[in-house]
Amino acid sequence: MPQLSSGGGDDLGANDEMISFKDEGEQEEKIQENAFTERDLADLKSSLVNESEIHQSPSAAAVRRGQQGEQRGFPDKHREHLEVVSKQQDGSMYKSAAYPGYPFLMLPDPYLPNSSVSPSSNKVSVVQQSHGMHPLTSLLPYSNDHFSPSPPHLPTDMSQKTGVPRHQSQDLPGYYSLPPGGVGQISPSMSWFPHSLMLGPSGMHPTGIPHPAIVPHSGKQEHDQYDRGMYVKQQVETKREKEPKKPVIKKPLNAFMLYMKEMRAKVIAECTLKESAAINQILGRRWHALTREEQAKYYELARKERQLHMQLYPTWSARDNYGKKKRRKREKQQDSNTDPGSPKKCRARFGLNQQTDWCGPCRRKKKCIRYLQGGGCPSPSSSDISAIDSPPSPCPGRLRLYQHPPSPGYSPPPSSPSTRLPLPSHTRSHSADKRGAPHPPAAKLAHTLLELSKQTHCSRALSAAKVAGLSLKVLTETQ
DNA sequence: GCTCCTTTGAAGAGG
DNA sequence: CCTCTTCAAAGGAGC
Repeated sequence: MPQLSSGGGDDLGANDEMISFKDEGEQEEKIQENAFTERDLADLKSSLVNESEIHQSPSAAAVRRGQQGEQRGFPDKHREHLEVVSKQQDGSMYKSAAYPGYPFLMLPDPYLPNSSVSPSSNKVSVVQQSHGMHPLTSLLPYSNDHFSPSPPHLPTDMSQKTGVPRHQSQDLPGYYSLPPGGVGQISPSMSWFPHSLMLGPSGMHPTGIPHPAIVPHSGKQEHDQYDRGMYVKQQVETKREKEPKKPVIKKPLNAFMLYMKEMRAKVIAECTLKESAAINQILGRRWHALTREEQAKYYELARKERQLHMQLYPTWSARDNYGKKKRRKREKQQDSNTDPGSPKKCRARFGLNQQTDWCGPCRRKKKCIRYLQGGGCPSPSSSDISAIDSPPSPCPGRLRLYQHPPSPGYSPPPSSPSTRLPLPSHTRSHSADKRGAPHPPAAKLAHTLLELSKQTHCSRALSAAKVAGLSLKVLTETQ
């Protein structure tokens, strides 16, 4: 990460989330404690943002906005683009990238040419995924920093500050047999595939970009394609057939998604869980329990993901994938709310006897956020569960819904929107420091879980909670 | 076979 | 600028 202060070492990464676990008083305390931290993070984000904006291919951003309509002809376009990218980065690709071989730093020792050259003390353990894909596989294409035009202002500091020698790019070819100088002739993303999966030119995606973000249009068989040479098929199909078969370019994974990918197998192994919903709850808690440094690594990886994604698919927009999923949750909720009989406010819905199910604003006699957001009952149970290891949350709704500034007097950390760190989504003003209680006591968690179970109205979520709760024990014991 | 669930974060749309 | 919505992964569960 760019500015991981070597000093305190803390205060980096996501200073976000934890706010959701604090009540307002606590939040304010934390905010004060971390005012400095927030600035640092803001700076960090700023640098990241700037880097992304400045160093993407010259007109990438503009192109992305301006040419979405042209996306449809993207295979050829991308080939062209890749050439451009390759040319652009020819010089720096393996040289002085800010994060030379960054993702490799995330690899477990066995994958490192020299395990002592670890990015930081917070080496992320990597668990092999059941799909035969490395959990960080999606990062591999970005890994060589092909697309990191070695921003001069950026994070050379990362290694400097952490005092950890960076991987030299020379190490990289060893993994993927990529000729240090010849990458420009191959699709940079060839490195995506493990050796055994390296496909010849015939195995290339029609776009020339074998990238995990590209999936067949049909949806579900998203993963295995990489293992089965689907790209060959795709190539044939897409070339011979028309529009409908166009591959779907998926969103780049965000920090948490990357974390999930990596840790899922571990959680499954530890907890013998299979239900993803429960696993994700655990992962969510673990995510919050991560130190900022640890989170920062994922934010950085995610940033790289986005960067490369942007380079590879300059015309792609997240909007492109809208509507790909059948029916939106909200739509359904709103539909159900068109039912005139359905109560909309927490007060009406849950009654005074179940104030624990009220959203925060309702408890404070403010305007009901559930009502505000369309009235759909977010199934308090499910969201309550998400707060499993948190003190009684003022509002069980989705965090972002009640993360409004606690009071008019509340002033967020001095940072412009563009300078907010991975300080995640602007809609979630997690400003409190989660460090306060990184690892909630198991007893507390169990208790909370019990309470949640009692309060639960959604049997499905309840069962998930139970599952999660059972595993919780395991988790907390192993931590 | 499709959709939901569940998590966080990013991006886009709209007010 | 702020809020809201959608999607990204995952795989069992339910219809």
